Amino acid sequence: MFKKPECDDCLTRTKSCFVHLVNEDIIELNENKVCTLYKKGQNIFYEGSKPTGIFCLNKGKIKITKIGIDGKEHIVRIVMVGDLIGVRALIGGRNYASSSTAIEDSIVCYLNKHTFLKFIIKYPKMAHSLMTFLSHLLEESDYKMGSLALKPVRERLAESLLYLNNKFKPDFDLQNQNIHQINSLSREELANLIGTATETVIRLLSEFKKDKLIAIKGRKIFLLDIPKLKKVANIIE
Amino acid sequence: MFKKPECDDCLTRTKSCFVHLVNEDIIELNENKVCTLYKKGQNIFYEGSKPTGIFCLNKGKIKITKIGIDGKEHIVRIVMVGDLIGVRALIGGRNYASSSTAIEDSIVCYLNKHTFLKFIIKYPKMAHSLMTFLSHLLEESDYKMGSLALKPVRERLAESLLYLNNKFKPDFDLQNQNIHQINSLSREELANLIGTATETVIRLLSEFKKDKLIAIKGRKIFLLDIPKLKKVANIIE
DNA sequence: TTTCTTATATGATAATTATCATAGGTAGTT
DNA sequence: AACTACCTATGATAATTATCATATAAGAAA
Repeated sequence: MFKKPECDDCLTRTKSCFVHLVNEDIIELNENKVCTLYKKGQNIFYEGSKPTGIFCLNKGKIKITKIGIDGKEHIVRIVMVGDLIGVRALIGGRNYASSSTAIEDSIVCYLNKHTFLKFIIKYPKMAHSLMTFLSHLLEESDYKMGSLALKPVRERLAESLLYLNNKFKPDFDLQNQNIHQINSLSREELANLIGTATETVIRLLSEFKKDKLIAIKGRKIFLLDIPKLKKVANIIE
Repeated sequence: MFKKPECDDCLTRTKSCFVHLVNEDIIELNENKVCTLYKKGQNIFYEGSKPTGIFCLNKGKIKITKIGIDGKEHIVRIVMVGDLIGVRALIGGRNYASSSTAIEDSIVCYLNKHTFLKFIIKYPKMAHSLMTFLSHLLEESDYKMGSLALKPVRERLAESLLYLNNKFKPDFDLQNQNIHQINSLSREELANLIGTATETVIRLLSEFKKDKLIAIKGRKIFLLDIPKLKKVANIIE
């Protein structure tokens, strides 16, 4: 079991579009939401199904995936604490175009469509937050698309390590540690994230290790030389 | 020269988020907009620059592109008549992440940020339209990303031909023609759209031609067998 | 039309990446 | 602890795709 999060003192809420709610609406949000603990590997929703509300990630990590004809998986994005899941489908009035799966034990809060839309209409600022949120998702998707189209696997892998490190940083900063570690994704998932084969990822990681860019301990990957990784990733700043 | 389009009877406007405007606001829109004719190949804005307003495509076709380190171009999407351009950057408060270039002679209307944001605040429905618009862009980007990650070039090419044919259909339907023709993109642009080399596209098109899937007349590509193309593209419906 | 430039086409070859096979580790379970 | 299942690792090989070279054709301009 797990402790159901309370909206009024939820840090996650204050980072999301629900930050604009006040007083009784926070209470309504809290009363209407349904929180669920998804164990690692469990699905939140499936590609092709119809959204009935939206999800907010309170704890853990979620992968958003598409499945190809031959059953191969592509990870569209990784969802971090505070992000909403399923906005695009609900707002766009479409079925889910991808599935979502917990890659760590995760607490996910669900809010029904009716209440969500009511809040959007009542709070214009919430609509603006959602536009901004969608804009950022689009920017990330277009960036990733560009990498897939323009960069070879080696560069994409270095890029994804840096990207994940940035995403996961808050986890470590909370513990006041200065480590750069990636451990939530298997090699296969890393491959599915950058659109290549598992063996190719493993091989390239071995090379990165030989070149002292990273260290490997089991499934854990430690980033040792971030500047050099950026060079390998062909990232200019 | 060209005739400046008038907003009040503009079909393009009624397909966009500006459909919600009424009376004096339509007049204000009309008076504030600046329309420009971009000849084929001319740029509307550049990756990295700061948006000062939004653009609406009244006539023609625009490509949205990113440039890789080595100068290679990737076409993120093709913009059709009635679509807004630059929404993501303006709403997200970011610089342009991609450039835009006319691939046909195009008339583009520009509206300054101030007036645009004023309208969004005045018309909540316009905000909702924009959310829906962003949602659709995101769905398309995620779909394209999935194709790049999961599908080999051959499938992506067949897919893009079908995609472009659907996009360009209205052009022909207006003339009551039942032809399926793609002629606005060069082979190089087709390659940049699907993330491969120009020669690879040319080779695969030759194969498609040999297999009677398409016919080729100069730069023009005619789709002869759409069902078979769908099979090649691995599209299920 | 003729010329000039650019795009398309095709072959040869190299580089990248995927697939198949198999061995060795790791972590979870009884 | 020992068993089991799965994940990581590495080699060998095949398939895909890119690059370079060059010929031909198409379209733009004089």
